[in-house]
Amino acid sequence: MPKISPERREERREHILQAARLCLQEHGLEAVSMEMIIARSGLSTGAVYGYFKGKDEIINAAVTEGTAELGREVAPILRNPEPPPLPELMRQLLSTIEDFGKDRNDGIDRLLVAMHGWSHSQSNPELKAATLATYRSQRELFAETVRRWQSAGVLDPGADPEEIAQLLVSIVLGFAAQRALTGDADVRAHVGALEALMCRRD
Amino acid sequence: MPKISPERREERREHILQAARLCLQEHGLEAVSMEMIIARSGLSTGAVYGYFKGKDEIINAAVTEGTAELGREVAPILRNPEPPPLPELMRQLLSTIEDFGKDRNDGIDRLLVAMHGWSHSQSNPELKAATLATYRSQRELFAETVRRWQSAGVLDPGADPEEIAQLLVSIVLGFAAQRALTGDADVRAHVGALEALMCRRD
DNA sequence: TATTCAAGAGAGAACGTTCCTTCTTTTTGG
DNA sequence: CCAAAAAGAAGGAACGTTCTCTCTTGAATA
Repeated sequence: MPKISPERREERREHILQAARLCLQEHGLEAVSMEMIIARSGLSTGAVYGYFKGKDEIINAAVTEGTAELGREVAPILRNPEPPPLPELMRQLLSTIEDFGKDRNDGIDRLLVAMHGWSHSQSNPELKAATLATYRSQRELFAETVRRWQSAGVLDPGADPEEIAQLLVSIVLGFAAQRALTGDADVRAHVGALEALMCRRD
Repeated sequence: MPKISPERREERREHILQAARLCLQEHGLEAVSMEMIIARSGLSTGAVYGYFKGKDEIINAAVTEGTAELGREVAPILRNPEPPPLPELMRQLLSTIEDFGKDRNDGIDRLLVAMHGWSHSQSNPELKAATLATYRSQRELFAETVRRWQSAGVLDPGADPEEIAQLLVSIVLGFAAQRALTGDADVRAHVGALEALMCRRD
């Protein structure tokens, strides 16, 4: 029985998802079509439908798994038992996220793909649920880091870790958005601004 | 000649855009169709096409003009010659943005619509240009506020206003994104977090 | 003032296209 | 040699747009 090996199957599946991500970031969410993804993947219609039930499942997986990869990439930074001060932590986070695509040399900007996912998740309950879970767990990681700061005495113990975590998540998401919108959001500016604000004079 | 009055024409045009925004926030960018918008508007196909050249022009105008409205709404806060400290300023900004839809009672969450626009602008050059201009001018308004802080001596004069403006824009955009994604991002948390971070102990 | 008329404005059916999916045929590999 | 896998043509629905017909409106006319 000429069944393809599980490894090869997984490889092909990921190949299709990469094609979908390329289409997503090149043509945008509403312009992406099955024909596009199929052409980009180099496979045939039948082949692609052998791996996914339909378009929604592809877009869904492309976004969800791409975001999960990003999450896995930054997790070590947020789990650091002795987290650096906020500006340095943010520098580590943002540059890790920014370099993720470049390091892999796959030409995919996962931040851009994630942002399309934000839009898509509004109309796709499954994606919405997956996205919600991902970002909530990220926020919890942030909150734990905040608690470590408090333990170390570098932050007011009376502050609410959940609130600060929420703000930090906003900064990361906003960085992604501003980058996509203006093209010139950069890590150094964000880090510099945090340093300046935290050392204010009044 | 039975021409409709310019006022009534503008009214109808805005009515169509409102219908488009409702469809956008209810069904998401990729699921929204002409049929939907037309049905929601209560007009006929021919009528709608008398006001707009096509779908792209409607989506474009719905997002661009909605964002412009938001911009106009927050402008006074950013032009305040004696801006309050950052946490209070951010409180004014975020709650103004958040309440904008509710105040109008039109059931439209312009933050959500704007976020769909972020995605759409990636594939629509005209929208991208309009969006870029809007957010850049917002950033400049932020930068001017930062300079006022510096003049008033509440912020390090050596800090770069452009960098801080970039961070503040990220916080606002991130607030919008997190709100759409998790549904529980809230103004008080963001303000509280800013207060806590700016009064840190180290 | 009542009537007529021409053109703007609206309605909705219809058209051609695009798109997602399925189905049949061909190839491949153990 | 056989079944799994891929290929690619074909089907059927949905979508954006156009086109024609009807209605409305306001001014010109008697």
